[in-house]
Amino acid sequence: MHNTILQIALDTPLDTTFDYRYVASTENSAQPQIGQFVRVPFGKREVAGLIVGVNKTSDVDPQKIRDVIELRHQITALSSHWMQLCEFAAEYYQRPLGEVALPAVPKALRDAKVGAIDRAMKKIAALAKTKEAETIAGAETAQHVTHTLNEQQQQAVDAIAATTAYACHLLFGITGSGKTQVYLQAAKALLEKTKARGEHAQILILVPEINLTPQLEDQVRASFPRLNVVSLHSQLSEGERLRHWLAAHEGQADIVLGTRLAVLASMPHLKLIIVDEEHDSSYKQQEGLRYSARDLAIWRARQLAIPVVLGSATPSIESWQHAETGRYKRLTLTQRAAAQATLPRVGLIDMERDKAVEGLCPSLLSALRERLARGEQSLLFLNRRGYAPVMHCDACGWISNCRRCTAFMVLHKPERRLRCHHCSLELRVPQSCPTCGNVDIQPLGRGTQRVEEHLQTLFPEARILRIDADSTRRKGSAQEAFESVHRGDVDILLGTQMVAKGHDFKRLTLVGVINPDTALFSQDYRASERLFAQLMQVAGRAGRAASEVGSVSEVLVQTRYPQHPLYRALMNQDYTGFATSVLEERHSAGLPPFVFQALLRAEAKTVDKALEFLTTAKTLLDHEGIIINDPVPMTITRVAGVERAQLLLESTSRTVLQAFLKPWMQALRESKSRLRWSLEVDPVDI
DNA sequence: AGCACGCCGACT
DNA sequence: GTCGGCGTGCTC
Repeated sequence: MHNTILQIALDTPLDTTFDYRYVASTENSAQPQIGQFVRVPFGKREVAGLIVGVNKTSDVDPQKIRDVIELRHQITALSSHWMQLCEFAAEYYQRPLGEVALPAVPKALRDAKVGAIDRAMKKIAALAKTKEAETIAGAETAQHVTHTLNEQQQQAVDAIAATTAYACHLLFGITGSGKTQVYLQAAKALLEKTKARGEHAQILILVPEINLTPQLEDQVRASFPRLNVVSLHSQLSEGERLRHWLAAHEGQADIVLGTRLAVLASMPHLKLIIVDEEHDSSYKQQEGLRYSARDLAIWRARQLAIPVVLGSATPSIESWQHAETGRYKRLTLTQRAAAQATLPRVGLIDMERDKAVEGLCPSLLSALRERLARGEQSLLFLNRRGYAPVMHCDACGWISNCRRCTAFMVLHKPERRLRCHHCSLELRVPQSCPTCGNVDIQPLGRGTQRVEEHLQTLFPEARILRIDADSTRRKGSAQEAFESVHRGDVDILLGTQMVAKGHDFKRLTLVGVINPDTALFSQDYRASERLFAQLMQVAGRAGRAASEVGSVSEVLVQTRYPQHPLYRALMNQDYTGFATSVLEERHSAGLPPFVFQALLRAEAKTVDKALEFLTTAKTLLDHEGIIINDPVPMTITRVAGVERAQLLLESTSRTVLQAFLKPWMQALRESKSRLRWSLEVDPVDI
């Protein structure tokens, strides 16, 4: 038996593959193939690798080449389509292939003993048999998608189902317009179409956060009782993740419902991709490989020549732009699907006229009182957790700075602690001012805890529930909290952005927005886009109840700037007008989506060192067609004792930018600088 | 990234 | 006398 040299991708930042020798043993004559996994020795460790080439020879010194420990022959090799998807992501985001491909498969598959994989394979095979038997017993393929659609929904379904090649559909529909039914019916139509041709079909549905959309998972399962629906997200146990991934990979799962990481799931019969709430920032991975799952989903659809559906009530500005130019096909839903459900009335409370006490304006309080009297639910939205964002000494001017970060320490009163939201440093609340000893140090500003405390004194009889990252730390507690709201055990729900997503509260007729103005003047030019989407989304929590309780729902926004165009657009629920004006601003300011960006970040003990590295980086290569700005410290310069700075690159051509990044990364790696640095392509938070 | 080796400060 | 700090170098 001749030696085979395997070219292996490993999960390491080294931008190269590694050659290993493979010798088929007598008891295992399996021939290695591209797309299979191996276990190999790497330095002092044993790691998982992915075969990316099978060769006879190697350029590497034969003395250095080591033997493959084990070939994972029991798993079907990853397809060339999947490998190309990973290669694209690796190139586009400037990372080695192994750093993309290996983390995309379950840890259990990379590390586990062969026995564990065999067990998982047996389990999913048995499950597939059961489903098959059910289908035969059912004697028909019709699924339980029974809702009748309105005309707009039907048109959208028809447009998606008629797609025979790649197309990106932007499903633009207000909250409650029945986007989910369009997804489900389009999926059904597509499954029937492929079944008629005797082909197998798989569908990928991406959602922002699985635990905030349990209703969608239930709906999918209920709509397709005979299909094998699996979920893929980071909260699965290792065993579940392995089984679900294998079910998708072996073609036994018909529908995969998952978060951003599921965009890299292996699905050999993929025929449709749906990205729900496509504007949501959680599609963007914020550490390691900083990919956009939405963008990769679109690339994947194009690669496979299949349709992809992006759904949102408030599409991202770049998606809207693509719909405007005709690159995406816009499908619009303007009616609420339940005919009797009406849009909420949006009102602005002018805080200059209607003076707030403890952050709450009298007119918002009277609206709350009305709901309490009628036994209806209210939701108060304040996107700031903790009791107060900072503590202050009137006598000497001391403020509660974090000693490790350029940020304030936030007062968490129930725990009697100051907490830094950036590095998690915690201190006991000082009894007196640490610098001058003044015993009267004050909380400044307010977060959800403080508003909750005040609400309790105002409405001692009301059942008030706060939902934020602090109140739901325990696993499963968010779920319990939402259930108690659904049961009607809560009169006033108070929360951060956690309450804005997903949940429809049947008895909710008032949404109050407490302090949204700060986002209007943010350094981040995307802040207003996010604020608008967030307010539209939280406003959408109201209004569905109208038919149940027979009253019009109301959204009240407390603001010092009632004339601001963003609030005007919100009042009219006019996404289109808002998007048009944002696009005009971005165009004239030369911002995305009219330019393409990349961001080089550096971390060091001092800002100067970080800036020095970036300055060198700036002049390292010629960069025609690319603007490289001056390096600047990040807004929050220091986090956990590390100083950070960044360098923004811009180009009107994505191709020109991409062509520059590759040699630039190479040069930066060769510069062997000792500090930590990373590149982000298409950054969102700058 | 790991993981080793390697040379200088406060402690069982 | 050692434990351990993180600089430097390597991984087929």
